[in-house]
Amino acid sequence: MKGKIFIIEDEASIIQLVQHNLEKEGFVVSSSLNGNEGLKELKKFEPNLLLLDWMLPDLSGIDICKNIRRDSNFKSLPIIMLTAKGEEEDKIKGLESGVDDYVTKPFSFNELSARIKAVLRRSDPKVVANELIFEDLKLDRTEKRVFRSDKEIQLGPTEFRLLEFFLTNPKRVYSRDQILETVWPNNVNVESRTIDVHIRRLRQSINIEGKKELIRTVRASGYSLI
Amino acid sequence: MKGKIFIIEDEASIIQLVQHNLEKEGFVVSSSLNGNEGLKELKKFEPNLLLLDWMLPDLSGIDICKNIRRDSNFKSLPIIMLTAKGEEEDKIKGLESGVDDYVTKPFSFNELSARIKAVLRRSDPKVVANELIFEDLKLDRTEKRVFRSDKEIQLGPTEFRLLEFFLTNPKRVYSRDQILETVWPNNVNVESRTIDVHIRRLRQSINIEGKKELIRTVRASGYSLI
DNA sequence: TTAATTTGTAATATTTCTGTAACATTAAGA
DNA sequence: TCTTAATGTTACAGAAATATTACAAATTAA
Repeated sequence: MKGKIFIIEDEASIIQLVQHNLEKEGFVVSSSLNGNEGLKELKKFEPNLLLLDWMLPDLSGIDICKNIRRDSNFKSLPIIMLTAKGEEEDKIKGLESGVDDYVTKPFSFNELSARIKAVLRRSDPKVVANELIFEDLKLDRTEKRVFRSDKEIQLGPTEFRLLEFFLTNPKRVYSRDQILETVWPNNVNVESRTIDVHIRRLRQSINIEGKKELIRTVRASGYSLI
Repeated sequence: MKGKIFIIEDEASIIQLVQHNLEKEGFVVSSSLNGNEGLKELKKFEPNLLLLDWMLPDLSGIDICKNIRRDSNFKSLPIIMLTAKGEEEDKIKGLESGVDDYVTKPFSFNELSARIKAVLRRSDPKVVANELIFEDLKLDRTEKRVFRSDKEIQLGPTEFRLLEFFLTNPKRVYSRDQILETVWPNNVNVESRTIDVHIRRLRQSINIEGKKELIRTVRASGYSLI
């Protein structure tokens, strides 16, 4: 999991292309084909970044943008605008209304991907960082290795993703549902108690002799990385 | 594959000369005749080095340069500027704007080639190195030989390329898809499980008595050179 | 051309991981 | 303190991923 991205775009083909490729890169992606519903879903989804089409059937991209900026919970949500060629003049207006970057259609996926990473690197480095560190715990994404106090730890794929998830937001408590949504592949149905077992496995692996427990149970709420 | 080079240059004859010769030396080369398109293609191509003409019909070389330096994904892309004689005064300006070296036209291919290698040697030695070395493993590109602890090892062509690939980025985990994309000739369709078999063959060849395993399996992710 | 090597795939074996259920323990409120 | 709900722990069977093998087709060398 590298982070969550939401897409509001009325061309299904674009959504499909972008969503598929972003998921391949490890992002969790959700999308909507129109503005009003998109806004609602977005706020539920809590993405790390929004890809927003300029021209939508109902709301204009700029209205969505303004709405988001007015909402204190999403004031600083990074937004990348997708504009069609020839909307050049609007660009400046777009940037003024709080857009972080824009990409003109048609674009290659690589171009978009590069922009996304650049924006995320500025706004929320943890999302794209290669090394996630918390106290004496270190996770290396490209090497797929985990260390506790410089001692390497072996984790199964699920435990790895679970730890990666916690490391992108240490101290924050996540409910079992939230964990399921982001750590497990979409549309997989597992018992919520299954998470307890994985938490146990993760704890067992990362708790080394003499070092303190790193995963905190918050009764009736979920778990957090201390 | 020694690395990828992109050329932005409006004289087709120069592109032809340079591209052909670079390809003969084992580089993968792509090019564009104008600035704006070049920029886009370049970002898609992800080269290890850029040859950039100073004077272009649309964008000036220096603008391209600045654009690239602003893009965090290409901040450190080495650039060699191609300038016409008499543009001497501009040279300093060019170097200030983040150019790594420049070559004045007309130039001989050998001169250019030497500069390219010098710049790559500084910025990304693995790309041009003739010998790739990792621990007690050594691969000689020109002689096409592989040694483990000074003992020569025979590899088939595919295993050779596979090992070369791993050696350019030790420790990094590659998915089967990534391996396919880079190690196999373009647009060849092979089962992703086929890679397992080649990994096995490679392992069998490079694992000599008493020495440790060098290829790591990362379940659900791929393989890496330890 | 023939022989030798290399390649890709399919079939099978082996290993590792996952989810669940069952039972144990703990924490919080009555 | 007792009760109950939530979490911890364990073991295990089935699933999923990888390893291994064998073989036929393709390529290269002789």
